[in-house]
Amino acid sequence: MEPRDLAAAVAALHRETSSLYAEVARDFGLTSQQIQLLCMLTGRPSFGELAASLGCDKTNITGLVNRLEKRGVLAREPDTRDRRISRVVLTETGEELRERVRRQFGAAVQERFGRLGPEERARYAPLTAALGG
Amino acid sequence: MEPRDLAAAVAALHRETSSLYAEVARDFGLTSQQIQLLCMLTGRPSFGELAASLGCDKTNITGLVNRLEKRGVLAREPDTRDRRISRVVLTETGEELRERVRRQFGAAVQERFGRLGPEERARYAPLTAALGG
DNA sequence: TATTGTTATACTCTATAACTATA
DNA sequence: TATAGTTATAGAGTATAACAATA
Repeated sequence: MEPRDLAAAVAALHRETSSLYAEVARDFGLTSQQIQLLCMLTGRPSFGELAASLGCDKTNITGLVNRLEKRGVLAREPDTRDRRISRVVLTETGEELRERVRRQFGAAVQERFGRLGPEERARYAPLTAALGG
Repeated sequence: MEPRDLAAAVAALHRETSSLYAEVARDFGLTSQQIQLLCMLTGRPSFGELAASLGCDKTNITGLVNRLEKRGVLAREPDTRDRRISRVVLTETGEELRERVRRQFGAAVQERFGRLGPEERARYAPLTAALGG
């Protein structure tokens, strides 16, 4: 398996997916990063845990959470034991929004990747082989 | 095939790939967007074609190209027929840099996705099925 | 002393609208 | 009139360094 073919397939899929995120985010008046946070949020993560999950610096989380908090999508909750820690939770509004965002992103992904032609299938073959074989 | 499982697999892969881009870009003192442009650049695209390929607005290309041009990675060339059009070409420095970036990104992708355990393989199964089956 | 979240800073990315020079 | 690239603007994402509160 050629590393570059695999890399090219990964890169192509990444570009396509970025476009889907941008489209869906736009429909909800949010950014790609905001809906990614929204969709992957589970439990009551701390800011540091969130930064690790999203693969970015912790300092970004403050602003990201602030903007979503301002919209009533999520909220800060103090940790019960360690008073340095703030935990992030979805509000009810946030849960409903997440449900709609997930549904639309799911549909967009399904439409884009659900039924590929032979050409695209060949394009992604190195990736399919790596992930599945 | 559940749309959400597929979407979750796509989202997971997208997050992983974003991290790889960020790491590699960092090693070269560039941004993720810059190495993505660098790696997908082929031929002598106009600014508009570049914007379409990258899935962003044309106004972003000006700055993106300016910053890479300042580093000697690429250059503007006037179109021979239509004087409104500028075409983007790699310099020799740019070709060498692209070669190194591609090699490192290829290696990073290979290391990350080349040999997955059964757990991750299951995680990506919906994607493998969609892209390959 | 170490860690958590925050702030200040600087830069990049991003889209919209208005502009210019060409066509 | 229409199109290609640019500029101005505003907002968002990003990392580094320094900080206050807490452990």
